[in-house]
Amino acid sequence: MENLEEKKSLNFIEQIIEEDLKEGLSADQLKFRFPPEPNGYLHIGHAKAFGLNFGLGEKYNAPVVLRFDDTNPSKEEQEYVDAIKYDLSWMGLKWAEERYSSDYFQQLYDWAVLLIKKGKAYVDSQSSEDMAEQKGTPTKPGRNSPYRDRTVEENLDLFNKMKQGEFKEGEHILRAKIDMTHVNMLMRDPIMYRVMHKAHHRTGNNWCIYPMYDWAHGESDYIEQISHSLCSLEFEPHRELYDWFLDQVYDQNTRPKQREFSRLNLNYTVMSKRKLMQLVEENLVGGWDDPRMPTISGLRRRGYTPASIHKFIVTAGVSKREQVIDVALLESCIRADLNKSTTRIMAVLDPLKLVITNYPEGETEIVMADNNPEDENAGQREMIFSREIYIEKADFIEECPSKVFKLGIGKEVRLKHGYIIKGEEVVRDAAGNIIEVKCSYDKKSKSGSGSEESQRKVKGTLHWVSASHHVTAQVNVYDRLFTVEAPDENKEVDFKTLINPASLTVLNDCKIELALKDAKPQERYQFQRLGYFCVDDDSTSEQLIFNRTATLKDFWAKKN
RNA sequence: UGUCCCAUGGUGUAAUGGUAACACUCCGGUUUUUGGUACCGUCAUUCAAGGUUCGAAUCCUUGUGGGACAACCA
Repeated sequence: MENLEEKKSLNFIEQIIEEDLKEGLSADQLKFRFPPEPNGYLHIGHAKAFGLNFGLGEKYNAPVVLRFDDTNPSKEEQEYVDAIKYDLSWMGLKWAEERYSSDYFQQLYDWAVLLIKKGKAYVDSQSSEDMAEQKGTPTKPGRNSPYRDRTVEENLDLFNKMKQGEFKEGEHILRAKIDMTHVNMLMRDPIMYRVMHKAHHRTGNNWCIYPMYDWAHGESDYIEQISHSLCSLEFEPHRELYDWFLDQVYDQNTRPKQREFSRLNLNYTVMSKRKLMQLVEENLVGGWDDPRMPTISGLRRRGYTPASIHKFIVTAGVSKREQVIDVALLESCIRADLNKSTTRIMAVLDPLKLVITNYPEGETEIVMADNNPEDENAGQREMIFSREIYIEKADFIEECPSKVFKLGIGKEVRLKHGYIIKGEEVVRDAAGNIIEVKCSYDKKSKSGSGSEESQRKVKGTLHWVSASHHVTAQVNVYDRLFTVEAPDENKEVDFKTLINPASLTVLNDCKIELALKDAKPQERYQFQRLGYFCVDDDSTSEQLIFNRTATLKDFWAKKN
């Protein structure tokens, strides 16, 4: 009843929309679009764009068009279309229409003919070198092409022949006739069409002329009646041309408005499609979906949830400043999500055998483990405790200082959900390596028994798994892909030389609690005290494979 | 030797002329059968200098710093 709704601050795009609404744009005219080029996989940088557009669609209850910007058949493929759609669906996004710039090739052609007739476009027949030379520089005006004043009839004829395939690539192009001395270089008679004798993934061989971005994009927005066309900052100078092209065909329908926001960058990774493509093609990673990649598919395989990615981009915000966001924010988003939702599991990645000498041989017992202390409805599960168990090698230090939360000779520690044990003796192999530790246990200290002994305070609680009741699995331990914050900062240094050699460590003898023996790909768990892990897509019941999504926060590890 | 965009703690984002807030990071502390979680605390007179105003992060001017602009790419 009362309007107690807090005033949430609007980002600058939302402010523009609110203003447009105030000035007469009706709410049912609002329409947005997400226009990926199908020449690569979606990455976390794109997430900002689709998050913004679909977010606005949701906020204003307006349709969002998924439009593939497929005007360049030499780079674009169906594989990418499929991957992009899969990623967006996985993110839970629903588009009102699925469109392709190539759907509009005929309309775009007809409009181009109209421009020729109006004397606003002409066919140029020079080499690209000559044209580039005439174009001038940002500080020097350009010069007119010798073909600039061809007659309308000649232009119409030539353009038609371009379309009919009578020319080779590069022989002729269609240009808008604007102003070769314009201060904005994009306005110096920009190219509208080039000849390309290439099959297109949708239109096949129907066309051998293809429209350029500037010509196709704004007009596509207009055809679809997009109200706000949001793109990244580097398109800012294109706006003037966007508006000029729109002026040529505008007929009182909703006029799209281009506005620009900054791209999202992440530290310790690279974000350009070209560089990501290099990593894939040179086999420096396992593919576009390698869990170290900042792609949506990589994050998915790494164990990130759609909710965590969404939270991340919302937290990052929208502005016009070049942002380099700390991966720590991404990690904090996935931890926050997984902390609430994942079942806690005992997993020993680097096993050390422990023999509890005063525990009866051949005997086992069941202990109860909480599934998730953050979720009171998560319940409990059974674990088997026995005389021989594994703990993490790093959790045993022969002479362990009392303030360190680990097992040592003569030092007590608690086995989570089990008993309090004390280190008694180390067993070494011929080379002197510790291969086993003999311990004793306090029979009365069983967790959950309520006994006085069970409630003793001991420095340290370890995770463990029974030596004869577990599954052996492979665990891929991932770390950041690059050793430096900005791998592509220095143009003298090849970013590929900065790859973190420890970005992937494969562990093959990991002992996992029996509860996970039938774990399926994409399932996520917290391995107690270690971090969050998910089942890899290649995992089978014969060979379980887990990927480390993120570590737990660990102040102790940081200090050491 | 131009035009345009940007400038708030380590990183982001807010404050829309009324006295700098939130998240992450960092560092300290409390609780804890995860060195997790939760909770508490520390960290900026807003790039600079002028101006307008009772009052400026916010408006104006000039600097300074960063970015964009010359692909038959998008």
